[in-house]
Amino acid sequence: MSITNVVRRKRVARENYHHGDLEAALIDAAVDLVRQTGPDHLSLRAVAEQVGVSPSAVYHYFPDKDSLISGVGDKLFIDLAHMQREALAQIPGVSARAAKLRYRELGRTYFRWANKEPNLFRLMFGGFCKIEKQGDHQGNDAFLMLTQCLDDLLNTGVISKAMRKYGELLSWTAVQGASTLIVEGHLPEEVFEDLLDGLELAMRAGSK
Amino acid sequence: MSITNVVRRKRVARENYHHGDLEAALIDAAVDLVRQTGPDHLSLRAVAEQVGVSPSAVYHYFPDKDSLISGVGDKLFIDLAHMQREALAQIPGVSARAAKLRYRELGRTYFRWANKEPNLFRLMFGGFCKIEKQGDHQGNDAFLMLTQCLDDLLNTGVISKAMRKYGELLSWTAVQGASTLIVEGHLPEEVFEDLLDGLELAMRAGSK
DNA sequence: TCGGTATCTGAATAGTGTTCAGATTATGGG
DNA sequence: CCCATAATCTGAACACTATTCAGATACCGA
Repeated sequence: MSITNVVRRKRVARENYHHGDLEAALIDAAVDLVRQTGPDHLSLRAVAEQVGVSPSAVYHYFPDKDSLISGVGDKLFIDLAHMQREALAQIPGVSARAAKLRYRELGRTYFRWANKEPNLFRLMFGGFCKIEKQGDHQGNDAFLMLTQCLDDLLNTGVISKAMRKYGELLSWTAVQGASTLIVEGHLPEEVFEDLLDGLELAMRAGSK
Repeated sequence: MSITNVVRRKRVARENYHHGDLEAALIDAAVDLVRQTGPDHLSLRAVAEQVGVSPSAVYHYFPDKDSLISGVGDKLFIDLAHMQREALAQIPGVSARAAKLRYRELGRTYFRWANKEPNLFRLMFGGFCKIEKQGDHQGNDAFLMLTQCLDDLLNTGVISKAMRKYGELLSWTAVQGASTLIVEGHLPEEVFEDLLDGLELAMRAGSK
């Protein structure tokens, strides 16, 4: 369906007929509106209007409004992973110092994403998007990056062998929780750096 | 008009009249409906109908639907703190063992609450309720309980002085994040006990 | 008992998600 | 090249929603 759309894209759009890929245009518009209004308060009709299409046209690409929102979530997870990958790429090196910086920057990128766009963060983790594979944290791009960072920390002697086992779990949950609690106003923004300090210290616990 | 007519009207009206506890009745009904439908998909009219009152009656107690939802959130936070207090009360004693059990049970209660009622958890931390005092984690009931637990752990030598400083921050964020990630299907339910193990080990890091 | 006030109703308005018959456009087969 | 067919989108309709407001009702104090 979307493949034929891409192929057809070389033919230029007619006035009333929508060029190539309406599905992506709808998601982009939805991202824009969710950022302003929040995942609740999103209007399917407003999305259609922003793209310049009738409300019923949406139903050729998404069975209902919730599926459209879920599609937005899929895109956002990809965007976040992409942003994290770029952040890591800017800190090369195999030293302990570089490994530490990468680890912290991975968490910061996650948090900055949440803090800059609270409504998009709420869409991702507020039960709006259906996760297909339950508990598929392995194979996840962001999870693999975290694993790599933790391995580097272990190999450079920054963290203990005993804590390495809990590395992904503790880091991911703490950063996720801090993002939520700060975004929702339960904790002040400044504590995030403290949390990174605490995590780094915590990961040295136990026998080497 | 006849006497019987007047009497009947009075009787019917009295049954429909709520006498000031309508506010609480509305919130209770809203809790019930949110549990089933989620914080989005809540219908103000359905809440009113469940209580047996007209939709416009709601507006005498809440300026709009969002405020009603926010009121639900306030109640849920109180309920959660109450549940945690009860959980702690069932584990008395000043030993290291008791302190550990209390610490873990505090986290478990938080997680069980989230896992048993995902939609209520989403309402609490999904941007649906307006937090009045930004970053007012001190003075919070649940926070005080956590502080007490951590002090007990320190005094019984279970955790290090160096990590005590990060105790509330690391514990709260990790448990919060784990609850979210498990509820939303990014992590399997079983890892929560692993997280408690990891937290307990982590809190021993650094100098005593 | 009366008057005022808090409480609730009924109707109306504007906006929502969703469905569906049909109009429009592009594509593939002859 | 043309035409049938499929894909794409529109317009109108339906049931439902939040919200407002004038007015009816029940309660309470004097």
